[in-house]
Amino acid sequence: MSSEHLRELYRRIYIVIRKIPRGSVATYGQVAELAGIPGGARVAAAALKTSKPGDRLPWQRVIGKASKLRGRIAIHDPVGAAIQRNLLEDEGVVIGDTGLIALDVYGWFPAQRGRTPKKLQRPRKPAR
DNA sequence: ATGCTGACTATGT
DNA sequence: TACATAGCCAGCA
Repeated sequence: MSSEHLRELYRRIYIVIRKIPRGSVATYGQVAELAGIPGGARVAAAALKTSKPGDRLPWQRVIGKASKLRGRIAIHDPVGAAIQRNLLEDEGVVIGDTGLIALDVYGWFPAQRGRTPKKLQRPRKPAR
């Protein structure tokens, strides 16, 4: 694996992440798959971990998968995790006491292309 | 080169 | 729901 190819992979991952709309979340595996790296969840995680502020990524919208229907903040560092949680809640993403996030409500479904079925519409936190 | 770690996940108990 | 385990693969010492 050449380092240039790797850089290209990361570039594609970043492009995918930047498409996640405000108030939605995507899992590492989902991001990797959309970037053309099936089974590359850890690659997506590495891409984020090694990313810099200058990359301008909505990194808080990428979370781990806890179960079929739920996601959770995967960052280990408690400080970083708290920051991510705050950023997400500011976008209107509800995170329960368990730390779990309902993917059927907040998950990103790129196939929808803008039009969200009424059943999946979610409230947006009003600007403060 | 090698081994360990990690912002992962699917599966089984 | 909570753990354990086994694949996974890039980063890093």
